[in-house]
Amino acid sequence: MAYHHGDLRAALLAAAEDALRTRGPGELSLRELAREVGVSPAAPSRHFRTKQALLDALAMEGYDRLTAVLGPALTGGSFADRLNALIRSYVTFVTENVALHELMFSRKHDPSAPPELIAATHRLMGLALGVIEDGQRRGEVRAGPALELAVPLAAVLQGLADLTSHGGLPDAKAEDALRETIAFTLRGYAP
Amino acid sequence: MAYHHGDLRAALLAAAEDALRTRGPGELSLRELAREVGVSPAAPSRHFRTKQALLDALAMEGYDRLTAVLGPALTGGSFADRLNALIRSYVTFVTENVALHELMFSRKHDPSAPPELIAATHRLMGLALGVIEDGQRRGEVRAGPALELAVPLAAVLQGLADLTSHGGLPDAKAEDALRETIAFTLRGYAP
DNA sequence: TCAAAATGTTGGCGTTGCATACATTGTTAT
DNA sequence: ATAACAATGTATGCAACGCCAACATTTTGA
Repeated sequence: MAYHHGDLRAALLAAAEDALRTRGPGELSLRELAREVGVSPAAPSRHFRTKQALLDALAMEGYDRLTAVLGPALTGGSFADRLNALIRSYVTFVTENVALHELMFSRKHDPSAPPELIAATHRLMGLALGVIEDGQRRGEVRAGPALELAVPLAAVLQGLADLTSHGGLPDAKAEDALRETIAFTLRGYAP
Repeated sequence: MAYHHGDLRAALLAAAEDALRTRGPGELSLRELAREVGVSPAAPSRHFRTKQALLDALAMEGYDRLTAVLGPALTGGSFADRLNALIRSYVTFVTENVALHELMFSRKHDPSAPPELIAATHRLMGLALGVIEDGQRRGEVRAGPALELAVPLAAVLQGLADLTSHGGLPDAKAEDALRETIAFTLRGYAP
């Protein structure tokens, strides 16, 4: 039995995300994670000074994965293509990572959140902004201040993700609702 | 000093909401609430069997207040008027009750949430649905299955509230973004 | 009036996050 | 090579928490 774990930090993050999926956030205990990983209760503190720090790191990982997923959706094609890909991949990510997504965005209400997290949300907003600006250059999106125009898109993304992940809609209807929402968004942005 | 408090339940809820405003949710402690109200640590358990039960009750109170605020927005006037009033009053409520709103909607991801809470969210969705259906009757909203059409509205509400309450936008820009989002929504629903 | 229900109190149990002090292993400079 | 040092993990303890069980005090109503 090695005294040193090898890569405790990664192991903790993995265990934490697993716990996040099965149980909710909030039911997540540092001591329990330590137990699962097979390490003493105080060991995690070497890598995460506080429980919140671990959650923040987990959220950052979530942002990285999200932007990675969203990246391909934003290259090439018409505005309609990009919008379609953006919305669909966003919704997919959220439904597949409900608790993680909730963690990422519940944290941003706290002014004491680490700057990296704030930056990550801004970067995400920047993605939406880029899609709008590109659409305007193509003449497929109405003119106007792009930053204001991007707000409804961000809102639709956030809200739609929330609605579908919640599962209030039966699965069959979900696709219809998704399609309708995309069409709705396109109408809103039409020149 | 009276042995019985008189209305502990209400006092606890009030203290809880206050604590929710100042500190976040999660930093909310039953024992501390009991202390603030001037009662023994185990007293709250007579009115809320568990901490979650108290939070749920608080969330229900939030739904009641929200629907009360939204009610006036939904009577009379054109579709544009109703939509405008609905979005604005929703955003106002959320910005004035950030933590409460977060509590209300974070809870709905949990399948073990009490039925009354689930019913409350459905009732809220029903409000949006009503606005759409009325708009259709007036010929001011495009034809189509109202339930699908209502999804983008609910999404915009949820997402916009999230964006503005987070405060990412400077206050001056917030009004512009709000106006733009309302116009965007009207275009999306235009026949 | 007096038994039962409602409401509070006391005390205790197990768990948690965190701080402190100590132990072991890796790394690096001499 | 080895001694100093940093990194990482352990042991222990503390205060607070949620919850439970047993007991006390009121209020209610038959």
